[in-house]
Amino acid sequence: MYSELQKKLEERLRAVLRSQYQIEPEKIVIEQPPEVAFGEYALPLAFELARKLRKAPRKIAEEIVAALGSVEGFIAFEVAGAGYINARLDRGLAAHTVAAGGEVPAPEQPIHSLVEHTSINPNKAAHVGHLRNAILGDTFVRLLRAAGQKVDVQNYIDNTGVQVADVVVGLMHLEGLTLSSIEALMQRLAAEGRRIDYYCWDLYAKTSQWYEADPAQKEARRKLRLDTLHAIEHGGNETAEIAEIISTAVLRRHVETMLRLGIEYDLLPRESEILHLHFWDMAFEQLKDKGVLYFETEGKNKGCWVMTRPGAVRNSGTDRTGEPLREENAESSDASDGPDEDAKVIVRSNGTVTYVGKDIAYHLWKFGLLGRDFAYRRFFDYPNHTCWISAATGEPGHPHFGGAQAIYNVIDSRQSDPQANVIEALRGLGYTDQAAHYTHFSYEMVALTPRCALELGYEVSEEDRARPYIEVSGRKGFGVKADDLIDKLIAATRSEVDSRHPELATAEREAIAKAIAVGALRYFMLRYTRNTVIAFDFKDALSFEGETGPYLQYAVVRTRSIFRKAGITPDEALADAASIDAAPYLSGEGSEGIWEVWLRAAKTTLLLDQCIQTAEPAYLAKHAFQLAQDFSNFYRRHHILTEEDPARKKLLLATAAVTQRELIRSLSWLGIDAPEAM
RNA sequence: GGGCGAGUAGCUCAAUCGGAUAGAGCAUCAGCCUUCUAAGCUGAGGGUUGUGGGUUCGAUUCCCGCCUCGCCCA
Repeated sequence: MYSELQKKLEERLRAVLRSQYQIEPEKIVIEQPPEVAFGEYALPLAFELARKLRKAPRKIAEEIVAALGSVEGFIAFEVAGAGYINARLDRGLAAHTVAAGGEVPAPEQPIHSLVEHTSINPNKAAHVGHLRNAILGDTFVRLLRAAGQKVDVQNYIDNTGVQVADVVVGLMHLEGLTLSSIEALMQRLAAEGRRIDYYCWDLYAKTSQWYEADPAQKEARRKLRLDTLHAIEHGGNETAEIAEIISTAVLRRHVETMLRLGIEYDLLPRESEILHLHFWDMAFEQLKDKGVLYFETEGKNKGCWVMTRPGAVRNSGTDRTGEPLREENAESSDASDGPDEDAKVIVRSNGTVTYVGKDIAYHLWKFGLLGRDFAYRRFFDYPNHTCWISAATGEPGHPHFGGAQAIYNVIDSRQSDPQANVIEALRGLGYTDQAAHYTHFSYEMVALTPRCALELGYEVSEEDRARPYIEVSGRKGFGVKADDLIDKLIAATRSEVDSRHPELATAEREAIAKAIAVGALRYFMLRYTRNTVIAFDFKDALSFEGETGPYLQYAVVRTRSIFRKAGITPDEALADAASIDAAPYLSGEGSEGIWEVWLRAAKTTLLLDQCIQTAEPAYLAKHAFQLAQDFSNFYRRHHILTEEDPARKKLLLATAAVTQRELIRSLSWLGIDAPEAM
């Protein structure tokens, strides 16, 4: 409702500016006033026009207000302060519209998007940093789907990388295991109820230390590591088979862990298939043809195929049609004929392809530009759909993957450089439209506070103790495992639910505890904007008061309780609202805090748009919190069930109903369930 | 050395394209459960927005210098 009327107001303003002043501004700023007392929309445009028109802002504002006349849905335009124009909504009409509405308008042409998130190396347990990634990604998927987009969810698996190799080295050379004894190990772990990803967590840390432990052996161990990596990349040998078994088992654990938080995937594309199906060869041809890559013949990158970095000035290699060099760049750069030492190496002089190279090929596939596809096998069954995995030879019945119009890669900010290189390569190949729809959904890492690290029993240096946070490290086995955190959260909510609701059945208490735990965790990860480093602390993460998920759930639970006792459903309450004149209850004496709820509720779709535009789910988290806050305020001031004026009671019930509807909707986009009781 | 990001209340974070009195939560203190769930509510204290300039009707926001921290690249 709110954004529709905003658009209407903007159109009317444009018409006025055109006829009054012959002005066609590019953008008209429409703000939300700091207080509802100022109205529902605030327009600072008179300030801007003042200079252009050489008139006092207040005078201009008065002229615009006079010219605006009446606009449907609005009851007044006022000049305030030094020249603001405040617009007031017809509250009664607005409430009726909000009560009747609630659907997000579907787009005329749904976009096919692809979101890649999670992407944990399958050699250890998921930790809190991975949770932030998966929760951000999953929430964004829900937002895109809410806006009517067709979204594929992919979790990229680097199953042939150095991290998997490290665990394989640990299994084969530290533990002395063979293919068959590893299978026995896995059965034993399963029988003991131990998690294979936890086992690998420890082994990975142990192996990493082992490489460095003996200076005399360092070189030999480094070679062993490299040989193992090459054997895995090459495939068709026992080492590769061990890697396949162990990485698949760990991957399955990751999928299970994320499912605890309601996170599901459609496809797990793997590095092994990108290698074995020779995606790179296809990409390499294109890159050479279009001159994106050039062969370096001198300098430190001699013998490599390299690519100019984004924003850098080309001063070596083949020609490339493109933007002319800007003069200031040409001057500031070293204009000598020497090689571009800053160029990004894509193929090393020994012929191996870098990570960025393989990523370019993969992203060509994502946009349907590679000319080759994966084969697919079933991997995991969710209640409502199947998650597929890439394979060299597939099985029938799989959906079509790839060929997206827009892609979002949820990858932490440390990888912004390689991500920028991939985008630059696409642009260089002439795929400018695809490059423009490639979003590096960047976010900052989750680190541990020194206090948290000490709490977990890690050694913390003097230096680290003074820092606000310490980076987690899988290599060091330093971090908070995702399942441990979820277990801990559920234990905390469970004991609280048990003491509050001894009358409920065990299964019911369990379900409530789980919903609250997941709500707390997901909200915790979503309340920070993406470029804020989260310094993780159990005290904050295990908090259920204040700006937390449970606070929002609690507001919903209160509305549920009201409707249970009132003996009607929220839908009935919303329908009833149409039969009354709401306006008298939405302003003036005795209306405090009611309109605020309606206005906030009306803004949900506006927030959905903003979140998608900015790729920032935190705005919706904040919005839902504020709606819950507005409701709590309303709840305290107006006692619904004992209200004697029947019309007013209908309005109060509708207020609770609209709160419930918008909160549940927002929460579902955040991946949070609202329980019946808590 | 180059690039990116950050610095806001005791702590953790917001602040939409440059707008009205810089807002929340936590913590502290003082209150509110025989009335719809107190995982809640009310109130109080708490700010030179790192620092120095500039741009203008107006700067946490934009520009320049400096300081501190983090990450990435060589």
